[in-house]
Amino acid sequence: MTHFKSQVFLILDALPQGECIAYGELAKQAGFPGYARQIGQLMKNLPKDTKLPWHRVVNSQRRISFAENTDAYLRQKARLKQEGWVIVGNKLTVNEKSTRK
DNA sequence: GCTTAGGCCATCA
DNA sequence: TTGATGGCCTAAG
Repeated sequence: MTHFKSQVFLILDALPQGECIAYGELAKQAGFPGYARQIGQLMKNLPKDTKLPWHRVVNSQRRISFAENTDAYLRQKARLKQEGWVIVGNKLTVNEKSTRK
């Protein structure tokens, strides 16, 4: 368990519902700018029963980086929708309740 | 919308 | 030590 992972987990755990964060943002907030790819690799390595809201992690365009036919993509989409997001295709649309431009 | 091109960093062959 | 790969990023056509 590295400092990097710990920070990522903390931030992710502290991320409120209805909000998403980009890989770069997450890495930056963790204090490791440029570690976006490691975030992805970290996600890939996460256990399926993890408590972390990995589904709130999207790329900078607020798009899901999974292929649409993958199970992970469907789960992420469903969870995000549960949190108030509107998903069109693989894109996330801001909910009116969300404090996002 | 798309592809290229550059850069970032850990991991594995 | 390279080279390739990965839920990536940004910028530029």
